[in-house]
Amino acid sequence: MDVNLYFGNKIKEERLKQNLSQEKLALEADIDRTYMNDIEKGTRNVSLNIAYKLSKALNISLSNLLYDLK
Amino acid sequence: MDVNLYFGNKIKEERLKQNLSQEKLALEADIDRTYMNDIEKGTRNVSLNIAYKLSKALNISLSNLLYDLK
DNA sequence: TTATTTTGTAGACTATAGTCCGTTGCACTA
DNA sequence: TAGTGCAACGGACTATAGTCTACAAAATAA
Repeated sequence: MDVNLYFGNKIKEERLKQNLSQEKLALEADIDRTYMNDIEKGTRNVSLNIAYKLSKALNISLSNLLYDLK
Repeated sequence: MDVNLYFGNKIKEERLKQNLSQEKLALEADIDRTYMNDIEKGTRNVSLNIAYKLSKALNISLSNLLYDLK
């Protein structure tokens, strides 16, 4: 299982649930707007630090975001 | 909470539980031995991919490893 | 003690994470 | 149609992840 593809899909899913644009979420997490797009596509190998920032911005624990990763 | 410091401590804790040397675990996870040392110190911002490899090598889900991260 | 295994550290290097500029196309609304 | 908001993409750039070699310092065992 591709961890970055999994993570990108999960982030997108949760972002849409909360009716946020990529840009809004990127702002909240203090990361670049275009990088946010790449992350959701799963084409980038994000660091724990970035993953953590995104989990904070979404108010979901990182553990929870990764729960279905096998 | 520093995510990399947390992760480093957690990895070390689980590695010791399983009586593995840094080198053995690094070999299992297919990462560099000296990098393994840096990770445990928490001085490196590891990628999801590396974190995932380590979780596999330890037979613990990544979600589980990050469970206590707040 | 001596020998062996493990950890810590430094420095030089390559690959890639992450930023920042811009542009394009699509959907919706005035 | 014009106009606004959003997703997707490109390219150039800087910062840093991750490798590798080598050696020193502990630790454990003999």
